[in-house]
Amino acid sequence: MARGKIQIKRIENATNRQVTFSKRRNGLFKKAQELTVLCDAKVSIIMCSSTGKVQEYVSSSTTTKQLLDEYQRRLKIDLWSSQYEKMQENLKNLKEVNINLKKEIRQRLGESLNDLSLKKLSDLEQDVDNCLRIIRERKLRAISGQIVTHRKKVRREEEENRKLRNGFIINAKEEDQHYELVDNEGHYDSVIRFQNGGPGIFALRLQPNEPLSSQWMSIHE
Amino acid sequence: MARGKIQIKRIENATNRQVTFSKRRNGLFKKAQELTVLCDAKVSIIMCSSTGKVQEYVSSSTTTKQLLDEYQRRLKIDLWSSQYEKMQENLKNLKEVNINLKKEIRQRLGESLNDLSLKKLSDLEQDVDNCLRIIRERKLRAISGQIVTHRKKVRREEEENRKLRNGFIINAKEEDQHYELVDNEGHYDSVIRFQNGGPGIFALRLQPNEPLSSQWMSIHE
DNA sequence: AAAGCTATTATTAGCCT
DNA sequence: AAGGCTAATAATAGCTT
Repeated sequence: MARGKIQIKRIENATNRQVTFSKRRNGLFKKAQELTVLCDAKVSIIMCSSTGKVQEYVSSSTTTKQLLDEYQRRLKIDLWSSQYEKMQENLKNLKEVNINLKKEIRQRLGESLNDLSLKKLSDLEQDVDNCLRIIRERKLRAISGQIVTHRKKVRREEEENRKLRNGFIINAKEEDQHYELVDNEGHYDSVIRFQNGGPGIFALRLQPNEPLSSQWMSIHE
Repeated sequence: MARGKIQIKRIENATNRQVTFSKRRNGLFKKAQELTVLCDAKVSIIMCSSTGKVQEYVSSSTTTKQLLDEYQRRLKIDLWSSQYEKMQENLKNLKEVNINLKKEIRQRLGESLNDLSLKKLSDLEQDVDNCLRIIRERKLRAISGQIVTHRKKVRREEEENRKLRNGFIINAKEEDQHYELVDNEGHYDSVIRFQNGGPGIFALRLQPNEPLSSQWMSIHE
């Protein structure tokens, strides 16, 4: 607009284009700034040059995000709704699944059974019964596993013990041989006492419950 | 810039401000358009006047959303990340809850029990056992409810039946009165027959299971 | 209120450094 | 490539309609 009128069409010379871009961009930003101050407006300019550089202007009274939010609010549009919708759909589905899972758990805890039919109650019963059997089996297996482990441990310790004792007894035998005859004498005494006290107790118990009529007697005579 | 220089500061007169806004906004958009064409650039201008009206310019080669997406991509910023983060956090939590719920259900179905401790197995067993009792109780209640309902129904029908029959008998009585004497005659006959035939039958049945010893007979005499 | 006019200022194309 | 110069064009403030 100086030294000659120009036509508004793409500048083919890259250097000239770049220079013009720089100069006019500054001019645009200056105009935006003046508009901001003079008219108490909020302006956001975002531009992308042909070389791919991004530059922005935003009125000092606001931020790009604030202005874009207001822009979307005012025009009742949502530039990112498609992304949001996907997430929101996802959220909704997950929530629903969650509710159902929780209900199922509650039923398996014995709650919320009121709205189940008799048939479903029966199915649930069988299901839970089956599960209980599986859990018990698993528990038994776990316990027996522990027992086996424990038994092995005990056996190892017994073995250890036995070895130690063997060592001890072999050492002790020669010292304790003179005590053996004294231990056996008391046994003959207790066996003799039982031979007379046994019978005689049973005779006192026999008593008939009802008197028998003489008529019946005669039939037998 | 015409008819006198102006200072760049807020125009206090609202009408003037509005007029200036309108004129300069057009100037800005025109400059943006020229920049777009001359320099092969992409420009987005969004502005908000002091009266709250929102207006925008965007280069014809693109859209506001495209340009904003590119802007965010280039500057590696995400203007809406905080909203996304909230949703994403939400999603993540829900997914986790879901996984745990599913695991709990699987355990209550007798699966995935391998990673449970013996203590937890025991707790689960008691839990499921308890639940089974509750379900059975509920089932019984449901069944007995059905039985009660059914019994009431049967009783109602019996009652109905009885009433119908009574009605029938009352109607029939008058017609059948002359048969009464005949009916009663047979009774005397049957009673008389019993008076002689009675005792003899029992005598044959009486058989003592065991012979009684003479020692007991003497006690009763 | 909105559009047109124009004197005046602002911007800038092409050039030079 | 970046900045300055300036003739020339574009934008527009204040006015009129």
